[in-house]
Amino acid sequence: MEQRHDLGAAFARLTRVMIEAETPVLRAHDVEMWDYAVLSALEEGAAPTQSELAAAVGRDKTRLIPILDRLEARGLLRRTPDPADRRNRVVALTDEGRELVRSCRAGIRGVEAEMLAAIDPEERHVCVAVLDRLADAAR
Amino acid sequence: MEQRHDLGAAFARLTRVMIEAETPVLRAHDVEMWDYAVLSALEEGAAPTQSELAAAVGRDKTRLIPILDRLEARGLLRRTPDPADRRNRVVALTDEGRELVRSCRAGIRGVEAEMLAAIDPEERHVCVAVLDRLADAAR
DNA sequence: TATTGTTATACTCTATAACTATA
DNA sequence: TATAGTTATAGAGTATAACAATA
Repeated sequence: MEQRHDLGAAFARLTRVMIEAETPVLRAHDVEMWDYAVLSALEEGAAPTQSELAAAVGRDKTRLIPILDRLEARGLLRRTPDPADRRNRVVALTDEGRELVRSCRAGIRGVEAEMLAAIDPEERHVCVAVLDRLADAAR
Repeated sequence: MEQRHDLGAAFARLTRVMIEAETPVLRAHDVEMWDYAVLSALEEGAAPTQSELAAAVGRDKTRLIPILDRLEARGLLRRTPDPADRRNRVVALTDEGRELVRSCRAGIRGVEAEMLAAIDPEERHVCVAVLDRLADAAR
C-alpha cells in the first residue's frame, strides 16, 4: 500500500480543523458545537426519547440534559411528555429552532466549500459521498 | 447541494469509530493513542525540538512531556541535548521504537482495510488520497 | 424489578501560568 | 530579555453512580 497518513490521524486532524473553521459561524448564532449537533439531529425528525437523541448525537444522556435545558430556555426546542409512556419526553424543534439550524447549516456549507475548493470537483464528489456513507454505517 | 451530513460531523464520528477500532491493536503493543501518534511522527524523522514535535502531533508542548517520559523510560526513544543550543533536546526513535511503531502500523492498516472493505476500490483509492492531501494541507 | 430523565460526585483531560537553564 | 523544557495549578469536559417518577 502506498505511503500515507493513518486514516484515524487524518480524520482527527480534519475534525479539529473543521471545528476551528466553523466556530465563527456557530458563535454568530450564539450556539456551541453540541448545541448545533443536537439541533441538527432534531431537524431530521423529533426524537421519541432523550436517550435515543443522545445516541444519535453520539453523547450519553446525562451530558445531553444541560444542552436541552439551554436550548429549550431559548425557545429553540420543546420537551413534551409522551402520553403513551409518561417517563419519556419527546424532543422537537420549534419553528425558531428549525430556522436557526438552517441558517447555521448554510454558513457551515460555505466553510466546507472553502475547505474543499482546492480538490478536483469529481474527486470531491466521490470523497464526500464515501464519507457520508461511512459515517452512516458507523451508527 | 445534495442532502448529506455535515462534513465536520462525519469526520468526528469517523474519528471516534477509528479510535475505538484501533484501541485493541494499540493495547496489544501497550501504547496509548498519543504514544502512537508521537512515535509515528518521529518515524518520519527525528524532531529537532520538542516544541516542533508537539506542533507536528497537534498537541502543546506541556502535554507532550509525560508521553516522552514514558516512552523514553521504555527505551522507545531518546532525548539528547543539542550541542548547538543546549536548551533544545532532539527526540529520536530507538531501533526498538521504530520496530514497535511499524508493528502497530501494520495492525492499524488491517483495521483500516476492514473498515473500507465495503467501499468500491476505485472510490476508496480516490477518497483516501483526497483525505491524505487535506490532512497535509491542514498542517 | 426495570427504565427514563435527572442530579451529584469523582475522575480525566486541557489550558494557563510560573519556574530553570540556557541563550 | 527571550526561548526550550519542565512543573504546578485551575478549569473544563467526561464517566459513573445514585435518585425520583413511571412502567
